[in-house]
Amino acid sequence: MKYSRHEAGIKKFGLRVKELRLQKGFSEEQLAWETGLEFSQINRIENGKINTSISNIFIIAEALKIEPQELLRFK
Amino acid sequence: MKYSRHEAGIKKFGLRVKELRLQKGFSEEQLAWETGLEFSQINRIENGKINTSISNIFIIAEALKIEPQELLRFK
DNA sequence: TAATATTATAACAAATTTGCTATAATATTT
DNA sequence: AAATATTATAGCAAATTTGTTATAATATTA
Repeated sequence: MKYSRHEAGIKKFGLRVKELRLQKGFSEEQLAWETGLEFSQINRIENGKINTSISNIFIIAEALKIEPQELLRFK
Repeated sequence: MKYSRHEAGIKKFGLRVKELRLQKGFSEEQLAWETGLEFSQINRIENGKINTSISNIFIIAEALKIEPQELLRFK
């Protein structure tokens, strides 16, 4: 059973979340509160520790008041 | 312990995958082969049964030769 | 119609994420 | 420096996804 992860994508996504969160002037804790997710989750996501779900893309996008696709827009 | 899922987003994402897959003229099985994912996974994703990972967004995007953000572009 | 391809669904163990909590490390402010 | 805020990290049980395989249902083609 080979569980495969696109590590590069996971990292890029995490950094993008961080980037957009900072643009809004949110702390990780604030984003956690806004999303209803745990602070530890936000941290793990931003640091590319976990391969989070598309569900959380929508949830984070709503908290940051941006379109979901913004979270996948890389320079 | 409340595991929360953005059901609407999950559904929309699945339909978007299906839409883009059909645009490329792929069957679910072909997409499974191209991505290296199981056919059952593709099916579960397209039908919104599971809240799949961002990793799979990158993997599916590569198989369909599109940008990841395309998978989150909704009409 | 019959044959074939495609899609839907199910069950199971293993792997991973998540919520939850706590603590350490680092940065920022007073 | 001290106090405070923010970030990083860890462990655990529970929930969910994933790979794997199999079968039924539906559509498409000969």
